[in-house]
Amino acid sequence: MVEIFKALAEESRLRIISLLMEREMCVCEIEFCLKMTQSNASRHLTALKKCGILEGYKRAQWAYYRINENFKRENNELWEYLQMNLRELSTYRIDCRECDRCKEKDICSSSISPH
Amino acid sequence: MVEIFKALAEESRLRIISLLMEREMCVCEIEFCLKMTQSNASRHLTALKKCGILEGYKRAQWAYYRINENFKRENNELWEYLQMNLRELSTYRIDCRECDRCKEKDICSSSISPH
DNA sequence: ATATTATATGCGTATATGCTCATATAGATA
DNA sequence: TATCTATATGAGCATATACGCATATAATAT
Repeated sequence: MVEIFKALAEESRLRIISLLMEREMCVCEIEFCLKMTQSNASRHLTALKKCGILEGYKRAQWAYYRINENFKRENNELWEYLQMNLRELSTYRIDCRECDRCKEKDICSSSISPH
Repeated sequence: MVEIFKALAEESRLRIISLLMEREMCVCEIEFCLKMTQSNASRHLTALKKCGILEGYKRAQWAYYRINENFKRENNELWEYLQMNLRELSTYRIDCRECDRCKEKDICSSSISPH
């Protein structure tokens, strides 16, 4: 329980969770949306995964992360609270816009499979 | 929101909250129940008050703390989550026993008004 | 007035945490 | 094979946090 709160006690990680409420994302998308370094994004995602809030899988050279379904189920009230309150973060709208932009621009795979 | 999670991201502070779920307490009772130094207890209580989780008042030379009613109301789901999960802390039963003991022993006022 | 009790807080220290830079690793491409 | 791209992680540094000790403050008791 403390571990979960420790993971939630950081602005950037809350913003990451708010993005992943919308859809799963890979590290470089988080990096793009939140304007953070690659290592920073990776570390925060790893931290959120380690305490069970996120789960992840790899496809090709990308690592995708999403909210862990077990976490939602086992921490239902907390998850409800997060869903309601993360949308109230002052950065939420801007972050969502960037999230849309990086989907449009296809920032990850564009250089590999051009379409 | 981050401030609340920061306050919750500490074992001792969670134990304090779990005690205050039962009844309001003064600093020296917390100190007694959780076997921490006076300054430590006072600081943790101050931290929990600063972010709105606790409220406090003073009577005679004692400072009493309790869960802030506004916090319960404004963070309903989180509060439900805490109520359910703090009882699952491995220390919960022991801490509650100490809480009862310090009520019986009247550890605060016994030296002042002997009965 | 003086002493005692409860609480808050300054200070120094040890540890934890977050960040950047550099690098290792793995998959994809040419 | 050699070269990209995406990701993870080690090292070093700066800052934050938790702790204990000592002390200031305020209320109470003698």
